[in-house]
Amino acid sequence: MSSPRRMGPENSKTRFLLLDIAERLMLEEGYAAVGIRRVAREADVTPALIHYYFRTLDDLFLALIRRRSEQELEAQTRALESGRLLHSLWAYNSHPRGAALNVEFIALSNHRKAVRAELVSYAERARELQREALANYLRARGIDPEAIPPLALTVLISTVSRALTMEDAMGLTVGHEEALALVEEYLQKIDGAPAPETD
Amino acid sequence: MSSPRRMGPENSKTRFLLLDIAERLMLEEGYAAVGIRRVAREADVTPALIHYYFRTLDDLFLALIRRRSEQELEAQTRALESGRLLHSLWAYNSHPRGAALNVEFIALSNHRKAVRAELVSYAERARELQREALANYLRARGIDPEAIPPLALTVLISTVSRALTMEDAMGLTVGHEEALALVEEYLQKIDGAPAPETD
DNA sequence: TCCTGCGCTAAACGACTGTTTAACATCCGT
DNA sequence: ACGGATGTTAAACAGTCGTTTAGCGCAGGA
Repeated sequence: MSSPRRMGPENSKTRFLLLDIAERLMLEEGYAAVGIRRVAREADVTPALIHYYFRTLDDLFLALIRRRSEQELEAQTRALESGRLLHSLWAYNSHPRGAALNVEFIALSNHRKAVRAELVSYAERARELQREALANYLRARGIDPEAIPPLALTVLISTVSRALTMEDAMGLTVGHEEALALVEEYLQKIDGAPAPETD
Repeated sequence: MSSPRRMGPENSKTRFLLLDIAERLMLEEGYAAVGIRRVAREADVTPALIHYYFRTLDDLFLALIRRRSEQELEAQTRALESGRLLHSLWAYNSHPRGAALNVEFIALSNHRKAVRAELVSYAERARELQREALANYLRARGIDPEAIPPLALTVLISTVSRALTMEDAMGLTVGHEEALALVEEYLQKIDGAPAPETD
């Protein structure tokens, strides 16, 4: 009967390579640089091969987001085990690579609704994990969750750290020093003093 | 001698129309949708006419950013006259249109360096104006500018409000309520209680 | 009336895009 | 050694794109 189009397996080495290239292009030249033919050229491969692994360009983007999301959720889980949780969350959301990719994905999601749905779903999962960890963390320190709701902290820490990272990346740093000082002061009120140097 | 290519004037009605269309496209479909031919089609006009007003596609983008920047600086100047400055700044940066365009421009600036320079220059001017207004505002209220540096406030307010607006636009609202409450509490500490209803 | 300049277009150049269809080469299990 | 699956390609279809060159039609001033 209908042989519904042959497709490469999800765990293929080549498939990974293609995703790596797509991610690199997205970072270096923006999402508009990511296309079937461009990725193919960069991988020294034919456009048709891209379609062998990803039915369509949208599928490529979705696969890219999914891979990224899982990597990030895993890394975040590690970050949530830190003894100074707020600082750890701040640092985690300040990785330039992640912040830059986020901007691209958001812009991309403006006209690819499948992408948007995937992005939101990931963000919601991440936020829930952070909420849970923060709730435990605050409780253990005897802080009233009514005065400082974990979800609010999650949102504020991630948005501010990501925004600053992004601005840094584009060479806009006015006021960062002052903002960082204010934030640090606040984080320390909850996390306590920094751990002593271990040299 | 060399007649260096005829060009339309900067104050032309048509030119404005073209910029309007480009801006609309950017909002609705992302920056990748903005192109010579697409704008021309949308304006029911020939591609050549776009080149008559904008030497190149990059020039179109630059003109778009400049117009936007000037509009925003003007609107911001009005916002800075408010009696409750922090709330006013928060509201000003929460306009969906501005926030969405910002994301697009930032993504665009990833591979158009002229765009990036223009963006940063605008942001720096805006930040300086806010710094000045905030410094006066805080001084008038007897608040120590060492404890709460105006620049830090500028950065935090604009990044958080923009981020929340952007998340709203894409349907991600987890934790917004809680974050807003926390922010509002903080803003009120400085701005004072909200003005009584005038009905 | 003629002329100049302005707003705009027609037509083409060369290059790029996503996608499909058919088929080639190679390796594996039988 | 043969048959089938796997990874990959060649070639084409039907679009899109930015840009340039030459020239049209019509206004206002001389």
